[in-house]
Amino acid sequence: MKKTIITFSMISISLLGLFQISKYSITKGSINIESIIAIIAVIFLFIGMWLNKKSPKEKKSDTIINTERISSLGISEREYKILQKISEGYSNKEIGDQLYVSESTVKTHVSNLFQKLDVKRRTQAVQKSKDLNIL
Amino acid sequence: MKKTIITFSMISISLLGLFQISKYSITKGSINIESIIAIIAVIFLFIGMWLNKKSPKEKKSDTIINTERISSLGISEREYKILQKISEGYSNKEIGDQLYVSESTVKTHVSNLFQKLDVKRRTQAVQKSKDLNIL
DNA sequence: GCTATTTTGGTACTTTAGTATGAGTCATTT
DNA sequence: AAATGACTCATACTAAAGTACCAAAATAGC
Repeated sequence: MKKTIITFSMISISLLGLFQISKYSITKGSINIESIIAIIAVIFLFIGMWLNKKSPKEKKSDTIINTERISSLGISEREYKILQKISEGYSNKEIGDQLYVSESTVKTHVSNLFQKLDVKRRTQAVQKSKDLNIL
Repeated sequence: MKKTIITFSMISISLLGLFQISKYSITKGSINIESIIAIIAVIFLFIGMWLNKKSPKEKKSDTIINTERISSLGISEREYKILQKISEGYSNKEIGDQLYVSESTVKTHVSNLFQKLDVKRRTQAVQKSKDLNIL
């Protein structure tokens, strides 16, 4: 918030300053209009780049989840939900409690999930899923 | 590469176009200089933002491993090595084979590691380690 | 309605994982 | 030389994890 205000204040001041410079320069005839435009263009080009460099700091995970690959592997919604919970470090019992199902059900899902992912352990499942961009 | 060439071509053409427009407008006296500067500023502000949005797609892994945090948690070299293997999805037996130690040794390291990381499961260890930027 | 898939759950079993405890080796530090 | 810390290994045990096989609801699709 504060940064945004400062940024726009700076831009406004810069603009006003440029107005004055351009006016004086043109009336004096010392600098031609093309130079002024070029300078402004370059300045604001860099301001734009600078602005966008700051902004995407908040969100980092720009890895898009590959929904197609999930379905192509035949992974169902429930199985995927459990995969997420596994990656968060929960045990089968904990997952069952969170999803209001028994541990047996979770185990069944996990077992089916591993077959579809072609893995043997949950740590492997997490690693492979992240490689496949489905997590 | 192609994109860069296209981008700069577009910018050059835009600039030339703006030169012409500004010239005609000023000679005709229909538009004042302030408006032109403002328009150019806005246009190049967005060009700059657009340019920088495209660029950082190449590099992905900007997560620097926090070596200080590893030592501050008291995690030894061997324990860290095993942590890496865990995150790669290997079992204790497999890790032992890869590091030429017995499964017992791996278990001991894993147990000590979990205490230092304050976790109960290996999936939790991986998740927490990535949160702490030590993996 | 009927079929196919998903989701659910159970039992029984094998395999890993993880804890606790003790102990020996080796290199470094005091 | 003695203490320290890291690495090693073993035994014994408990607790999860994972497999196999089966079966009944629930849901989606035709």
